[in-house]
Amino acid sequence: MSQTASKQSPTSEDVARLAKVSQSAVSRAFTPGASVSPATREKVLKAAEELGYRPNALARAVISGKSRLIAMVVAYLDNQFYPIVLEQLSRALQASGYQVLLFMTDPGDQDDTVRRILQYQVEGVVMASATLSSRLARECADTGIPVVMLNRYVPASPASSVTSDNIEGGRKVADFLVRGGHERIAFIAGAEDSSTNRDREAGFYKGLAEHGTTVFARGVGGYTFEGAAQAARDLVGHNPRPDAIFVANDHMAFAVMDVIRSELKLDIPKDISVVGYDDVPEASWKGYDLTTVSQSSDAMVEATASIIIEQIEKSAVRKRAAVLPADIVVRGSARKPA
Amino acid sequence: MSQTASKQSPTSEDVARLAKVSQSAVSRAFTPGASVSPATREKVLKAAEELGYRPNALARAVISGKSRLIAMVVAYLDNQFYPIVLEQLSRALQASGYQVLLFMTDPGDQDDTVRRILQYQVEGVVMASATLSSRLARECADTGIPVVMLNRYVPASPASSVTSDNIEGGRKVADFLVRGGHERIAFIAGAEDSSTNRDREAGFYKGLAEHGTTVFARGVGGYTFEGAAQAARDLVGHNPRPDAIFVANDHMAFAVMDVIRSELKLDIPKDISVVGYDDVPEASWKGYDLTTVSQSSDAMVEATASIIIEQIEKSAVRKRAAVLPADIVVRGSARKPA
DNA sequence: CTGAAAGCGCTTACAG
DNA sequence: CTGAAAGCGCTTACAG
Repeated sequence: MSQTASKQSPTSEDVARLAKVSQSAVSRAFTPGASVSPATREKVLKAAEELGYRPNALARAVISGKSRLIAMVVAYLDNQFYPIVLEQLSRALQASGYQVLLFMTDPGDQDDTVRRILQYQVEGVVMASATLSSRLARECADTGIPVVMLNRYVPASPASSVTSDNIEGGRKVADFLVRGGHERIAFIAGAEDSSTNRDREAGFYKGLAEHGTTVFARGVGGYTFEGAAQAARDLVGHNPRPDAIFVANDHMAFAVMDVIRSELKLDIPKDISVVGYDDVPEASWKGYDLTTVSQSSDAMVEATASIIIEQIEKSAVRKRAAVLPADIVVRGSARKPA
Repeated sequence: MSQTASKQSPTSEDVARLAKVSQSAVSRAFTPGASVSPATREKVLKAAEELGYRPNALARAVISGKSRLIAMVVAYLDNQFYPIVLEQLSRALQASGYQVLLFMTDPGDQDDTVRRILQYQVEGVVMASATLSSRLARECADTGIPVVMLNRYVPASPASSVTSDNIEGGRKVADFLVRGGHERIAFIAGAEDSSTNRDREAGFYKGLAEHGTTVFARGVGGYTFEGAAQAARDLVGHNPRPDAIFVANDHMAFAVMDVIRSELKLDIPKDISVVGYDDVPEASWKGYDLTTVSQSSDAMVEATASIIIEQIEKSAVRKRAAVLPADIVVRGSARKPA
C-alpha cells in the first residue's frame, strides 16, 4: 500500500470535456435547484465520478460570497462544558451545510484572532467562553458578521447571546441551601468580569436576601481548577468555617470538593455542602455526585445554531438574547431541605 | 450601540485606488517576502488601515493552491483526551499559520465527511479517535493529502500515525499488578477493532505471560461510559471476583470505579485495584486518584503537528509512525508492589 | 435547458 | 521595484 503521489485535482473544465458539455453545465449539475436536464446532470455526474471530481468549495465561496464557514472562538477546552457544546454545535451546523473553523484565542494577541477570522470570510462567529473579550465580538460585528456569544452576555455589545437564566439559577441555589438548614453559606466566584459570574452571584445574593440572610464568606477561583482549590483552602480554613459553598461552576466545584475531602478531611455533605453550576457530565459521576444547576447544552446549542443561521440567511441582524431555563439537579453533595 | 449594516468588504482594488498604486502592489504588500519598496508598502498599509481591508484568504487559497486549512476529524469529545488534544493541536497549528477546520464524523455517513473535507481543499488531515474508520483515511490519502492518525495505527494504511507505545504500556500495567500481589487480574477492552485496544491488550497479556500467569476474566466496554459500567457489573458480579481490573482507557475506568464503589459497595483498592490508560486530567482528581498509563498529549500533539507540516511543506509524503513513551503514573486506585 | 462570457478577489510570471 | 495582464476554479446573468 504505497503512498499515492500528490496529483492535481480535476476541475469543472476537465469534467465538462469528458462529459462533452459546457463548464457551466457542470457547475449547474452540482448546484441544488439549478436548471439542468436530468440527462445532462447524469452525464456530468458520471464523468465527475470517473475523474474523482469535487467542486472546489473555496472557489465557490469567492464567487458567491458564501463561505459556509462559521468561526467558533474558544479560550480553553478543559472545562468539559465547552467540548460538549463544540461537538453539538459542530454537528448542528454541519447538518445545515456549514462547517466550523476553530479559533483558540491567544489572550495575548486578540488582534491576530480577529484578523484571521475576517480573512477566512466566515459567515458567522460563535464565541463560546465566559471569559472572552467583548472587544473581539465588537470588531467582528463591526464588519457586519453576525456574532453570537454562547454563555456570555454583554449589554452594550452588538452581538446576540445565549445563556441560561443565571440570575434565577443562582437564586434557586440560595433558596435550596437556606431551606436545607445551612447557616454559613459561602460563595466562590469565577472570573469576576464575566457575565455568568456576575449574574449567578447576583441571583444568589438576591435569594439569600429573600430569606433574610447574606453571604457568609466569599472567595474567587477565576474559573480555574487551581484558583478554586486555593479559594477553598482560604475559605474553609477559617473558624468558624462555612457549612455550605456555592461554586460558580462545576469545573471549580470539583477542585473545591477535592480540597475539602482530601486536604481538610471533612465530609461532604455532612460537614460542608457544595453546589456547582453547569451540570457537566462529571457532575453525575459517583466520585462527585454534585448537586448543581443544569444549563442544558442541547438547548443552548439549538438556540445558538438557529440564531446564527437566521442572521446569516435572512440577513436579519437584529440582536437577540436567548435566556434558557436553569434548574437545580439534586444529587448528594449538599444537604437537602427536609 | 446599534448593529452596523452588512457592508461590502473592501478589495485590493479599492486599496490600490486609494493608495494610488497598482492592485499587484497591494497584493505584494501583504505577501511576506514579496518585492515591494518600503515606501509603497507604507502607502498600501495606510490605505488598507483606512478602509479596514483584510486580504481574502479564500481567494488567495484558490490562486496559490494553499488553503492553510487542516481538517481535524473527531468522532466524539466526551472522552477528555480528545478536547485536550484538539486544543493543543489547534494552538500549535495556528502558531504555524494554519487553521483547524473541525469535522465531527457521522458514523452513518462517512462518504459525506470525506466529500466535505475534500471540497474545502484542506492541506492535511488529522484523524483523532481510536474508532475512526480507516477507509476515511485512505480516501483522503488517495487524493494526495497528507493524513496523520492520532491515537490509532493501521499497518496497511497510507496514513502516518502518532501513538503512545501501547504494547509497552499494557505490559507495564501487567507487571505492576502482578508485582502488587494480585492473583485474579481482569481486563476490560475498549473498541475491539481499534489499534489502541489491540495493542494495550496484547502488551498486557504479554506482561502477564512473562510472570507465568494469564488474564482471569475479560469484558468489553467499547470505549463508552455505559458499556464499561455494564462490563464491570458482569465481571465483578462473578464469584470469585477479580482482585484487579485493567481498563483500556481512563474514560471507561471512571465508570468502572463508580460501579465498584456505589453499586457493589466494594473498596478500591482494598477489594479491587483499578488501572486505566491515558492519564486524562480527571485521573488526578481526588475523587478517582486513578493509577494509569500516561500518554503525553503534549508530545503526541507536537509529533502530529510536525509530521503534518513537514508533509505539507516539504511534500515529503513518506509515511511516518511516531511511537511515544508510555509510563505508569502511580496513584491510589491500585495496590502497589511492596 | 444550454453555452459563451463576464467576473469574484486574488497571485504570479512577464517586461520594463 | 512596478504595473498590465493572464489566470485560479468557480457562479451567474444573458441570449438563444
